[in-house]
Amino acid sequence: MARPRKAQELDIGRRAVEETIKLVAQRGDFDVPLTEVAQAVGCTAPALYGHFRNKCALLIAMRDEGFNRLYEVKAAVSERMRSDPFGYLREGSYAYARFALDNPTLYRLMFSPPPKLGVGDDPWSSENGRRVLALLLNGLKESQDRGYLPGADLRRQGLMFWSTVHGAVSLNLENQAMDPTAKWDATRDVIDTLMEMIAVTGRRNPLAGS
Amino acid sequence: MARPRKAQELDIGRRAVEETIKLVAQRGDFDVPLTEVAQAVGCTAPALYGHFRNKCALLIAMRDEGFNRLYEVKAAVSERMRSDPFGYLREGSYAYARFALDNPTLYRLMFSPPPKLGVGDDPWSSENGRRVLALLLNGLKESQDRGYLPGADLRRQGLMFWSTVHGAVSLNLENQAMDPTAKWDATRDVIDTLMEMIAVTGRRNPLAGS
DNA sequence: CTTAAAAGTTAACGTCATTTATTTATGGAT
DNA sequence: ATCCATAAATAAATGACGTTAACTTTTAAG
Repeated sequence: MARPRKAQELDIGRRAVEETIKLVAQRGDFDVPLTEVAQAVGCTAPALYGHFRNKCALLIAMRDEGFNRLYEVKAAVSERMRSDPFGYLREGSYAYARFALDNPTLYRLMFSPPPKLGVGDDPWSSENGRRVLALLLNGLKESQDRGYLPGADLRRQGLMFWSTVHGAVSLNLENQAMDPTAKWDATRDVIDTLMEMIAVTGRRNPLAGS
Repeated sequence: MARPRKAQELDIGRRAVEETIKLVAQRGDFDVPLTEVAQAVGCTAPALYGHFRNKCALLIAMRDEGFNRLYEVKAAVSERMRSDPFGYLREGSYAYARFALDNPTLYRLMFSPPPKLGVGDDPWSSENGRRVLALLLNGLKESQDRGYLPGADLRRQGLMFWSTVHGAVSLNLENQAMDPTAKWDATRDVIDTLMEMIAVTGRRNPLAGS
């Protein structure tokens, strides 16, 4: 047989990304054979080339989808914590860490992509990456309005903040010797340590809520 | 020809690691063909299997050598700064960042190894990794003796410290859009921000030197 | 000398990514 | 209704690599 019936008109592009994310997750490695992706989608490997220039393009699409999902998660927390910006800094970081620990391989693809992919940019230079950073900067700004980090350069603080959270996640992610709970505890502990340092800056400030 | 003369008794094991580090560096990717490694060493690909179980074993050896070199660098700085522990925290971090930015691919292999390698441990669970962490913890401890971070849990601070520096390095490393100077400036800025937060903890403390 | 182990080499195999050549449904024009 | 050009897959072919198998030759011991 060649071209299948119109019945199964299921956009291969989207399904490929979706299935690849699953396969990559269960395999724990983004080095997944294209034939397996094709099989999961329900087509043959060369068929994928009609939707992606090559395997790298598929992985890049998957990476973008990762930033999409991360943004969705963080945006939801931001919405929920609208009235408590300092609390958002903590809860947003928790959510970020949880996303990373729940999707370790996807997270690695997002932040440590193999050079093959040719994505030689900051995570925040993509649209969704930028929006994730914007959420953080906004949280910092509103926290500052309430007395934390008085006089601090927010972009500078933001990059340090992200560095710390990303670093903690990144260091704990690979460790197969830790069970999920231990990874989470260790990561949260770093976040808490960071939050405490920031909390101190607002402690003696009359504006700080806590 | 088969077995070469005893004259060229050049330990293939070490040379392979050495040459792989070079190749990986100039290629910007640790996905280097085994035949190229062999050629650089001066033998054929299958010959490498007499010294490494497989390609992963070679990469693991290379990773260990990376931790070796990182430790050497940090130990030298520690030695030089023996009288100024707080200064060591900064200079040691600078040295760490410089090592990472100078050896981006090796650093990625050390801290974001492909799961294939099966190194599912903390960086600091290897001997040299542990020693790098020990240098940091020692710097923190002596800084605390001089009035910084009063009452703080040092292991906790240490992990946050490493997370921040590693995170900053890690985020800036991939960015091919930045020239080396810009990467260095951005990374150093994060380190400086962190150091300033720590400096504050000692500012009003009579013991703190600065 | 003989010979067995050591250490390579060449040749062969298997797994993938990717390309080429074919096949067949689809939708509009006659 | 029928025919045809195009779109979209498929099957078969290619090529790069990691790895293993089957020889070959140096080395060192008896």
